[in-house]
Amino acid sequence: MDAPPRWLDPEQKAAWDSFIRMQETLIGRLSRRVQAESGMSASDYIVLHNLTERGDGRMRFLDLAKLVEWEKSRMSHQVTRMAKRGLVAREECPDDGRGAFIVATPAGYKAIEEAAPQHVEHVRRLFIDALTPNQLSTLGRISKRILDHMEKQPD
Amino acid sequence: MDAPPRWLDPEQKAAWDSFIRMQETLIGRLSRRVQAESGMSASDYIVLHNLTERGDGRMRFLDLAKLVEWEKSRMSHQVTRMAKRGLVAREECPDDGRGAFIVATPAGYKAIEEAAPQHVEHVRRLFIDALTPNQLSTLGRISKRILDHMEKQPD
DNA sequence: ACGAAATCGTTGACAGCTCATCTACTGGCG
DNA sequence: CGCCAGTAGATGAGCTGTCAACGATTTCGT
Repeated sequence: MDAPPRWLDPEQKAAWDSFIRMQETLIGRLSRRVQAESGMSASDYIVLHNLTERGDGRMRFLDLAKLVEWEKSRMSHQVTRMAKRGLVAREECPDDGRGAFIVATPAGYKAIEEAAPQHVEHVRRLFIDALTPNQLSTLGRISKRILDHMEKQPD
Repeated sequence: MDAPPRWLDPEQKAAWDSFIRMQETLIGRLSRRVQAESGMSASDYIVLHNLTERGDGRMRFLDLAKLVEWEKSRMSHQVTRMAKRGLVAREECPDDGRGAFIVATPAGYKAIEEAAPQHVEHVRRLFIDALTPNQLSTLGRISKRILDHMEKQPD
């Protein structure tokens, strides 16, 4: 045990560093934009987007949490804050006494409908437009591949 | 003005979604690992890594902040927390009365030296090993390209 | 040399995330 | 029925990140 660390070779390290910096810069800029332009946090945006995109803006708490792949505690805090700001509301679930529905309020719909087009523009401007269609689809395939690989890995 | 939103077409959206999910899952797992195995937060790791990698574990505050591309306020809070835990120390700068040096303590060195090999293993396991060398270098090139593109874009 | 502007870094308030713990309800099994 | 395991979700403490404002020093123009 305690084998010598297998450091990354220079090409691997270069690729990793570029990826990390790119991803951090991109996400950082996008979330600051959403925040500045809509007054919503990036998390608010994600929740409303997923809640309203398909369906009727109404979802079981844990279904929503699974959809966006968040821990339930994170979602619970998030919903509390958003409820405080009037973007969503909690509703009791008749079928299951423990359960709760999360519902987008009219203000929530308004917020996401105003924010979404701007957000798409920024995604285009910073990300999509940087690449040829081919590169974009390559990046998509590679991402999917990493994702599939991670699913097979512990933790 | 108020042109109709130009939504992403299905291939674009698929690529974007995969990328986002991949990146979130990957970063999330890596930082939980660092946290669990070394007791350091991902931010602690980044700071110590960059502070000790080249040079003598001693850097001007803003140089360090620029190196890791953080806002100075974030760095300041981070350094305060790390100093409290004994990982780094602040030192006055003789040349510039406003300035400060950040120095890695022996405990800081110990922490990063223990954590780094484990971290590399996780990067390999979750990321590098998912791809062929070709795919990895392609991802590196694409990342770099996005990065360069963003630098030319406002904010 | 002197005042204005720029630079270096800190601080406080507040929103967000994680982890552990807790309550309430359901559902299964004897 | 009655107990017990599992599920749904909330909560509190503590750490992290952001934004705006601030104090201290240096630099630059005149």
